[in-house]
Amino acid sequence: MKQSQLFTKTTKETPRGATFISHQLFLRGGFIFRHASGIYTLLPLGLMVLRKIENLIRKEFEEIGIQEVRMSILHPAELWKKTGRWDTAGKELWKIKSRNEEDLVLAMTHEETISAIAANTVRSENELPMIVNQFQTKIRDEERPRGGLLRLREFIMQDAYSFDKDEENLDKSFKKMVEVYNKIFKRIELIAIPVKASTGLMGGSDSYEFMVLAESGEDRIAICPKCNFAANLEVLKNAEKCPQCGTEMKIKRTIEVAHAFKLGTKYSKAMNILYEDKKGKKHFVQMGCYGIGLERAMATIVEIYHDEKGIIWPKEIAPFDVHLLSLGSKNEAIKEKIQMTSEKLYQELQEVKIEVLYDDRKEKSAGEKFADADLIGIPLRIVVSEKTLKEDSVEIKKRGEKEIQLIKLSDLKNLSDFISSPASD
RNA sequence: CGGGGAGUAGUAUAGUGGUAGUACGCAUGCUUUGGGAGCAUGUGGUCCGAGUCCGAUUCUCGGCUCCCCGACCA
Repeated sequence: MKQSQLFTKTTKETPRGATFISHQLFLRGGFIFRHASGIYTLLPLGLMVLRKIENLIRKEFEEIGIQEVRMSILHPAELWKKTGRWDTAGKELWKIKSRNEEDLVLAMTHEETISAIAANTVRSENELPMIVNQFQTKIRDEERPRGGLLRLREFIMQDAYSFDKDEENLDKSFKKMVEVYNKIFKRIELIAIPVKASTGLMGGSDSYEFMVLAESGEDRIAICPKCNFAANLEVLKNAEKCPQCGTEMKIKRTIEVAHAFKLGTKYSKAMNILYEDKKGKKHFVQMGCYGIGLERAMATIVEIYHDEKGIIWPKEIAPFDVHLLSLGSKNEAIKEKIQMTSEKLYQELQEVKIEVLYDDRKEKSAGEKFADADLIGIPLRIVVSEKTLKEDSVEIKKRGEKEIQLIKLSDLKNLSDFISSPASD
C-alpha cells in the first residue's frame, strides 16, 4: 500500500479527552475514528490489525475442528424471555421495537441464539462433542464506555460455544478451549493469566477470566508469587494468603481480554437442547462459552507494546510487515534514483508476499516520515535515501530497537529471511 | 447509578462583560528533504437553550456531549 493513497492521516497532537495511551496512539495514528463514547469506526490500519487477530484465531480454531457460523445481531425478544434474561440482563441489554411493535433485542451475547439453533440440530449422543464459533458484533448499553477501544458499546467478539453429553466431557472441551486460548495469546504476545472468576449474569458452574497484567488495567486480581495461583478479588474472600500454598498474595492491575464459562445445563434446559443416548434416553446437553473481545485485545496490546514515540506491534498482528520510507534529496538525479530504487523494492517485496506500507509521499520531510513510522509501529523499517544509496544499500531498523543496519542492495534477496526471523527480545 | 473534570477553527490551545488570538492542518506559489523544515498569501471558531445586562464566548440556571474515578463487563 502506498502511504500517499492511505485514507487516513496521522496527527502530532494528542486528541483532547484521550487519556489512555492506546486510545491516544490509535487516534493519532489514524487507526480509529470516534463517533460517540464507546462507538468507533475502524479505519484501514485499525481494521487490518483486527483482521490479523481474527484470522489468527480462525486458523487456530480450524486446526482443532471448530466450525464457524455467523449469528444475527437482531434477536426476537421471545428468545431472551425463554431464558429469563429479558428481565435479568439489566440495562445493558439493548431492547428495541420494530415498526409493528415487535420486541427485539440487539445481540449483547449469543447464548440464546446458539441454543435455539442447537435445540433444532442436536439429536444424538453421537453428534457430541461439538464446538462452534463466530466473530460477530456485540451491542451493549454500557454505563461507562472507556479508554477508547478498551470498553466499547459496540465491538467484535470471538465467541465459541461447546456442547457435550456430560460434565466430564464439558471439562474436556473447556480444557481444549483454554489450551487454544493460551496458544492464541502467546501468538499475539499477550501474557494472559487464567483467573478464577464469578459467573455473574451468564450463570453456570465455573468461569475463568483471561487477565493481562497492565498498569492501565481496571480489574484487580490477587496472584500468588510462589505458585502463581490467581483469582479475581470478588471470588477470593481473603486475598492476603494463597489458598493453595499460604503465601502472601500480591494485588495487580489487569485487563480482562477473554472469558470462558462452564454454562452447564442452564441454557439447554431453558431452550430444550436434548440428545438421545444409546439406550434412547434423553438428556440435556452440557454447554460452555468462550469469548475474546477483539478490539479490547488490540488495545491491550498497545497498552503494553509502545514507547514514547508510538506503537510497537507484535509481528503477527502488525498492519504491515515492512514500512518502506523513501526520502528526498536536493539533487534531482539522486532523487530520481531514490524513487526508482524504492519503487522497485516495493514491487519486489510484494512479489514475495511481504506486506509493505510504502511511504512514497514527496512533500513530506524525512522527520515526518520517521515520526509516522514510529507512531504506526510496523515491525521493520526500511529506508532508501541519498545516504544509503551512497553505500549501494538500504537501511534496516526494527521498531523498538536502536540498532540500524545497512544492507547492500545486492543482498536484498535475503531480506525475506531477515523479516521472517523471529523477533529478538 | 454516585463522585470529579472539560466543551473556543479540521486538530491542539490562549484570552476577555465591549472588534476572539496563537500553533499545527488545509489551499496556492516558491524554497526544502536523516527526526513533525522555511517564507509569503489565503481558509476557518466561542456546544445548545433560557436568564441577568445597553451589551454574554465570558456571569447565573437548565440541557446535551466528552473524559476520569468507583460498580459491572470482553
